[in-house]
Amino acid sequence: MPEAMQTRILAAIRGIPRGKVSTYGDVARAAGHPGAARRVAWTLHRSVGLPWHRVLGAGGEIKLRGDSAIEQRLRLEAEGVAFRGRRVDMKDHRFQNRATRKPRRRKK
DNA sequence: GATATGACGTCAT
DNA sequence: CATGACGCCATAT
Repeated sequence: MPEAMQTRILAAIRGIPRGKVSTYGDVARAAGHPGAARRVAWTLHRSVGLPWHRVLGAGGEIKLRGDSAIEQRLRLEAEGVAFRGRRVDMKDHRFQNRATRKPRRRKK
């Protein structure tokens, strides 16, 4: 049911705290839909009133073009997010919780 | 139902 | 690091 999916994706996006960032893929996983990164991007484009600037592509790279990309970067820097070249320093600003954590297989 | 599109991701080269 | 191919999801026509 796409409805619930949409709701959970929105919730995941709204859950990103100020000064932190996430990625399309992580948001999708947090919503319980790994692989639906594209769906997340679509949602962000459609819906309004969301912290869209806190969502980046894998590796902390801005996937927008032109002015939008500039604006996103400025907004993030205004929140204290540090950039390393054209990417965000995910090591310090990546918002992750149990759900977004990548399942590492322990021992063998 | 087939095809195209989008603020994607991962892997191979 | 740059490209290309393929996979993935939901919509739009």
